[in-house]
Amino acid sequence: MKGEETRRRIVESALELFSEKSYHDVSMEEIAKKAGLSKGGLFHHFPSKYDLARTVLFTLLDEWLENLTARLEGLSGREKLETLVDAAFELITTSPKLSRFFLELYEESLRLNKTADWDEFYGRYLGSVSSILRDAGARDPEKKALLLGALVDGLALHHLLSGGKLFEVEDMKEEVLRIMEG
Amino acid sequence: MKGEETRRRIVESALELFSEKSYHDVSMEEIAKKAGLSKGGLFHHFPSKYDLARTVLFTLLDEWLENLTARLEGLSGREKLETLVDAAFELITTSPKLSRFFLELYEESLRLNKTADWDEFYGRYLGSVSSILRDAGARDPEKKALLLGALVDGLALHHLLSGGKLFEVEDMKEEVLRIMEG
Amino acid sequence: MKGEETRRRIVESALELFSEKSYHDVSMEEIAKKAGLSKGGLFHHFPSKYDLARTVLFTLLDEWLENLTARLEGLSGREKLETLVDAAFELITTSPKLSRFFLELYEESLRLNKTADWDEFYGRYLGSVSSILRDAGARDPEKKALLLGALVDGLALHHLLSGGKLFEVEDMKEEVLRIMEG
Amino acid sequence: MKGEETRRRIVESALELFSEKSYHDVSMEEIAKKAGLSKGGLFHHFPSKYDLARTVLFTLLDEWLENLTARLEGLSGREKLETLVDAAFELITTSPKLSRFFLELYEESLRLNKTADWDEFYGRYLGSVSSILRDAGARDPEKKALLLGALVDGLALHHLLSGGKLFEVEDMKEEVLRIMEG
DNA sequence: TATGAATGAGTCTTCATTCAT
DNA sequence: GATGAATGAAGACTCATTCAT
Repeated sequence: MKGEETRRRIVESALELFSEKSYHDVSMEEIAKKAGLSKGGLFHHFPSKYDLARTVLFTLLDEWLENLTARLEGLSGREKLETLVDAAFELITTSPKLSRFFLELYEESLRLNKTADWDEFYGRYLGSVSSILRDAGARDPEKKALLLGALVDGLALHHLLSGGKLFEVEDMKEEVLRIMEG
Repeated sequence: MKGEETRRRIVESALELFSEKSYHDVSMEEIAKKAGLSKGGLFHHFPSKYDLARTVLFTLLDEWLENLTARLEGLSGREKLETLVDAAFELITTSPKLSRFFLELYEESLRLNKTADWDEFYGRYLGSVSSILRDAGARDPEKKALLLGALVDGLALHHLLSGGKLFEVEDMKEEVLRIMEG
Repeated sequence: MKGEETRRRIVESALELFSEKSYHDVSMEEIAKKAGLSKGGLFHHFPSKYDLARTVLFTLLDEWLENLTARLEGLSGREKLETLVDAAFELITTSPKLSRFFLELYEESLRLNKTADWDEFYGRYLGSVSSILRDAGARDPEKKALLLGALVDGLALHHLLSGGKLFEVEDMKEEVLRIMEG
Repeated sequence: MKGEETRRRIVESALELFSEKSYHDVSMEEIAKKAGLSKGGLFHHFPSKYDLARTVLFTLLDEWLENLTARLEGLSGREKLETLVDAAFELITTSPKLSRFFLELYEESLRLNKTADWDEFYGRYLGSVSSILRDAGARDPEKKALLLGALVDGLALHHLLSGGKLFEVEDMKEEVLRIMEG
């Protein structure tokens, strides 16, 4: 499986680059070079830049969801909720550049009329998260899951735009936790 | 003031274009043509595309804020809150393409390291909105104002990405109202 | 002869593709997929795209010539002439996209300095056609054969370029018949 | 009129290149360099390669038609006919690479579905040439004009493909003259 | 025979921006 | 204030072909 290995290397290299610079500031040439193959070879594995970026992002999100599930094992309802909110905020705060990448890919999928790409992930996310919220005894867990997603993305955005000066992450986390419990 | 008039025409034309197509899919050439002047002339009025787009967006946001203030005149606390949430959702739902434009400009300011551009507007927004929330008797009005901003942007984003299938706007509005009151 | 069978399948698939789209718009990848083998396998049977396309075309032309010969069996001189002209026009009118393919391959052989590829077919064509013309009592049958070839190609070209609006095929056929008889 | 001058220079340079090499072997980069401006500048004047090439070709054809008209001044019917056929053959024989360029552009317009581009020229050509033929007393001048066009293109093609070995130009010219008179 | 990963050279095109007039 | 010619840097993508397996 030479191909699988190369593919992995490409996705990794792309992720590194996308966490450093804007989507539009990363070229396929650059990714190819970093992954140690030719531009043509890169396109052999991914038919388009958007396609590659989408793979990168969804790989990340899937890992996040998996990781979250693992962390919840054996926790109480209340603890589950805290862990969920923690994990959501980690997504924002660990690498600010990465949330930018999220945003950029959102936009790119809008631009290319590929919003359908998100349906499947949304389904998975809502399934997992609303079940966590249900376990934690939250009212209207589906709506809460939606709210959490929107809040996290919105907060990430404003966090980025204000250079982190707009709010204290810990403060906000508490606030969000309160909303989720509500 | 011939210049003022031309400027206005440019901003208007740009707004129309930006509500139709993606930021990156609108060229300065196109804007110039629509505004009825040459590319050179356009750059005479706005030093860069980003600068023009920012003007467009902030003009819009300022109008929104002004309009909101006017609508609040003479209302009770509770009514003020409802009006605020209504107005926030109008921003999302009136023109979906426009929220895309917001998102794109957010991103562009990140790319160009111009995030400071938002400070002034944030200040004005937080001032106005938190005072509304305070009047309405909300606990922790500053934090609430932040949350509202994030929620609205996040919801707009997910609304766009799901093609409106993710949630019922009215449902969400109620939920948000509840949070603001909380 | 597994190989022969595969070869045939390739040529058939390529022909189908070349009658749908321009030579340059058909990729070896596409042909391979349609023929049900890999790109590498395709190149195993044909050393180059041009080589494959040439095979496709000459197969077609050979079939045409063979078919023509068969149709002439037992006809009078005058009938032979009519059949010849008919057959020539069939080549143009049956599939317009196909005459485009002719043209494209002509050009490609010029580009690759492979014009010698045509010598053999020309020889065969001129031999067959001029003998038909001679039987039909035409003056200067060799020159007539040349003229017929040129006319057919030229008419095919203009037919294509005008979308068939330039002339009535039947009208032209009569005119050409008159020339051949002249 | 700096622009007009540049445009002329571009068309000239492109013509030189297109008479040396195949359409696909000439790059816009190359044309720009030869014309002494940047690639961007080139695209400022011609929105696409095809567009430029079309301009080059039609400029040439228009000049040919104009030149022909001038040469016919004061000639007798028979002389007009001879001059017409001469001029047509000159188009083929003067620069073989040029007729290749014709062919290539024909093909490109087919590929890009731009065949309508030829309508106007066809109209002009048929008008001029059929009136010459009418003056010369030819039967069915419109059909003859069509035939002449097809013959010239077809002969050019075969001339190219055979490297000039297929026929003697002068011989063919006589033959064509005879057809036109017929 | 066949696979498919990899190459590498090449292409058109886009566009914000500058500047001489 | 305005024009439009010109720049230059970039960028995604294509594809015939080769080759190790």
